[in-house]
Amino acid sequence: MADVHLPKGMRDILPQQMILRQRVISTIQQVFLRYGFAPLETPAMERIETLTGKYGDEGDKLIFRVLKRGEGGQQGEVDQALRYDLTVPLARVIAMNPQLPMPFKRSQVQPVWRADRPQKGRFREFYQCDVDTVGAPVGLADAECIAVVHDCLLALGFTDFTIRLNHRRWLAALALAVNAAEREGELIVAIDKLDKIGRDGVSRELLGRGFTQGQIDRVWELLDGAPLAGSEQALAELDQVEALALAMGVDRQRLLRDRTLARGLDYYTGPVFETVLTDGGLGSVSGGGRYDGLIGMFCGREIPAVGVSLGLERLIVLMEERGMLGGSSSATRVWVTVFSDETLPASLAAVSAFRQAGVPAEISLAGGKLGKQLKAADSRGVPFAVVIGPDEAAAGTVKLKDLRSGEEQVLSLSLAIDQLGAAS
RNA sequence: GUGGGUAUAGCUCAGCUGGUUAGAGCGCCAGGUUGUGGCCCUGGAGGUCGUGGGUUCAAACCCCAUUACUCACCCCA
Repeated sequence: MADVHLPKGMRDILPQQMILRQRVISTIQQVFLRYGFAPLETPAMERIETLTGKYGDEGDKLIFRVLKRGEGGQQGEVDQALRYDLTVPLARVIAMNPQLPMPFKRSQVQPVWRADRPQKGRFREFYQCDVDTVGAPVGLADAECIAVVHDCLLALGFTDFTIRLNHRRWLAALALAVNAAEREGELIVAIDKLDKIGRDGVSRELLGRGFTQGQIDRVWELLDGAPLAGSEQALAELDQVEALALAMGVDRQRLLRDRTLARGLDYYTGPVFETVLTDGGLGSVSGGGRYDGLIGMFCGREIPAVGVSLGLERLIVLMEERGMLGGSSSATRVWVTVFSDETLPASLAAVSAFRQAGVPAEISLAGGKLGKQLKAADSRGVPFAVVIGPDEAAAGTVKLKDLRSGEEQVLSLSLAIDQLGAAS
């Protein structure tokens, strides 16, 4: 093998896989459009100061930095970085385009980069499918984020998933109530692991981090439902968002209030949500929340916003494992063989006619024996082949072969076009 | 950032306590079948055993280093 390598955590996506991938993206984008989230794209790179300080310490460390072009390479100076998510670039766009009508809804399906250690379902370059609503207060817009994720997963064929819902200010109140307001982050990180390491595990971790047994006991009381001072408004907002999401058609079974859901990113200020497959085991496939303070960091004017992101890579890994990516792995419907120089014009006429009729068609470029040509079509996943030998050319017909069943029929070109246009 | 695992043909891997020409399946090419793929049969091409050092009469195998990939932790989509 030639001594060439891909950068760590990055992959080529070959055509056969790309076909399936585009179907998934297209399904998601159709749902986005049904909700009125119009597409937006932003550059792969942002200026470094646009990204830093938005995600928290852990996040900042994972920002993929880019050496300053042309100079400073030796010293490792950076002034740009690959985007870490799609939310911060959106906030920048909003700040730079004050003329946009509010509320502003947009979708964005683009890769993001994180300088993480790769593992299963985790890559350094991966696509997020993001929707955000800017300029709308807590309520309908948050519920729409939940509903759109719900509908995307259903459209892709997932049924067993749970959208967990919590509120950042409830967690802040929790931290305050146990006299750990300045250690909210640590507290949150620990209790977020509840479903993974259990109560004992969380207690042990909190002890290890220097929390007292008294604080820990109080945390459990509050998580178990004891009244929490200062959390009334947050809870009312969650009630409202939950009710609206249900009214929008979200299945009650799939929406779960969870006081331990935290979300890692610093910029969240209100309701936060995350989706896990109940039979999954790949971490979350979607995450989001309200970030009322982020845009203000760019333009000085506080503009409320809420958004959610689907992790395309993880969805595809899971769909592959579960055989949910059906259908042909080729976009080409019919493979036109070339029998000989004499019949080449007839084959060319056929392939052109298919293409003009909107039927994706390829002509055998490499030639060779008929069997080899059929094999070429089959191995590419093309469902049909057309053979035009001397007999068919003389009669003005084509032989259409279903490569899956092996059935053949001789018919006119226009009938063949009708058949392929209609058949699925 | 922390801890494991792996690296041998295009792909997936086997290769015993070191032993002489390094194997299999799949794929590829050719033929069996000059108008038919998948199944079957026959033959063929294809490997500096990741890289660099060391030990040894002898290294794919042992030791050291290095690089790459990968899995898990942290965190995340």
